[in-house]
Amino acid sequence: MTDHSPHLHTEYSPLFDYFNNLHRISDEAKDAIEAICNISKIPKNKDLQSIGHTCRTIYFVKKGIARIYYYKDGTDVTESFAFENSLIARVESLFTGKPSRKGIQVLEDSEFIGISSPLLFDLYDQFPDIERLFRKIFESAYVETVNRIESLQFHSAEERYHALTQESPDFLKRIPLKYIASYLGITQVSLSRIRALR
Amino acid sequence: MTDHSPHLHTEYSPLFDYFNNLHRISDEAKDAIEAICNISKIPKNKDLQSIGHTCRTIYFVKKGIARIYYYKDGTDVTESFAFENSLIARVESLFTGKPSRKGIQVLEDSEFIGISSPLLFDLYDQFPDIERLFRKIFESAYVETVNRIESLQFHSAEERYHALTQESPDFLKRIPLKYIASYLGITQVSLSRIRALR
DNA sequence: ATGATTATTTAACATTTGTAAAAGGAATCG
DNA sequence: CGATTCCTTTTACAAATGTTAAATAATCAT
Repeated sequence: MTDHSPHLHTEYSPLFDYFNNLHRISDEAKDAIEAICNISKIPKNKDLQSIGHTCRTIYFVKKGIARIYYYKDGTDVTESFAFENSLIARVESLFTGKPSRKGIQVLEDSEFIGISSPLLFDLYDQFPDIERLFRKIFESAYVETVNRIESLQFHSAEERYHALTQESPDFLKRIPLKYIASYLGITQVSLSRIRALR
Repeated sequence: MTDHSPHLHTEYSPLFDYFNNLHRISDEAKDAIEAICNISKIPKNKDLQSIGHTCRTIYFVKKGIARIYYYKDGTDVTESFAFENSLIARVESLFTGKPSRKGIQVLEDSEFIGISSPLLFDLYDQFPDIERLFRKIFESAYVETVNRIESLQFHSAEERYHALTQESPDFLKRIPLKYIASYLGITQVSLSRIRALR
């Protein structure tokens, strides 16, 4: 059981475990990805990425929770959450190169693996399997987003809340209700009312 | 000005023009795609794809308009529209292989170029440029979808309506209001009220 | 053209959600 | 521990949207 491969048993292994479930890539490809990664540790409530900058990093959540947020008429709106073992990025900026009106904030003391997106996109030419891996990653994310639209477009706030609590009870345990409310597209007061029903 | 390339000046040329703007592919790749395409002409109000089947075709709208729709508690809901020179597919089924609860209906006498998605995905191995082209296509579609969530999540119905009419006046000219209403996430009556404001 | 069908608007009322302010709880920090 | 701050709930009222039904308007088929 020799360990000649630098990417095994390192601080990056949760990321490669995650990748392996989606598309197998060669050890050379893993090394190439590892070379464009780095670790960020962010304390609770701080920003991992601030509003106004162009998204040039795709983050893997090793530990903790993050949310993408923005301001709409002065009020804080949560676009999405990311828990452990998932990726988070401000896609609309990542793929357009435009500055993002959104930021990424951390809700617990958290640890991320950051992947430089310009360097990653460069790797696509050299490693077709890396391109394929990330194609699949974003295709899945796209599908989630389409399903989310369906939820926002024609389910009541109450239905959305109950769907959320059933699908992932972690939401309620680890995320303040004020953030859940805007994620559901309603106010905090409205959410309290829904919760009071039973 | 010889025309030795079979994909030029054919009924498929609008599709390849569309592709060219996103990512150049070789003539061989074009030929390979052409081999898995076919034309569908569908009369107004008919279904191009019916509810309940798995999505195995990506359509390019050559002429006309189509919409993706489904039923929520018996009422018809429009998820999205596609005009000329754009692609339409039930993504959540295309990428998961699961049957779709959604259908595609045609709103004018329309003409489509259908691309077989299983055959297309097979081409990805042989033609990395085809994989790259469609990666870019779906990345753009993903970005649109993320922006749509922002719109549904925290803009009022009135804001959404005015944004729609300004961005694409074609909507009002060519699409019945009853379909626009559910696309905006509101009822027809509500939309009439908004329109009556001025 | 004419009648039938379909689409859109209007009206009245019910329900949901928003807003603002206050009160109660929970967490945090010195 | 105590004080402060932040989070959540509650209250009362306003605004937006839904529901049902009826009235117009537009379109379609013969």
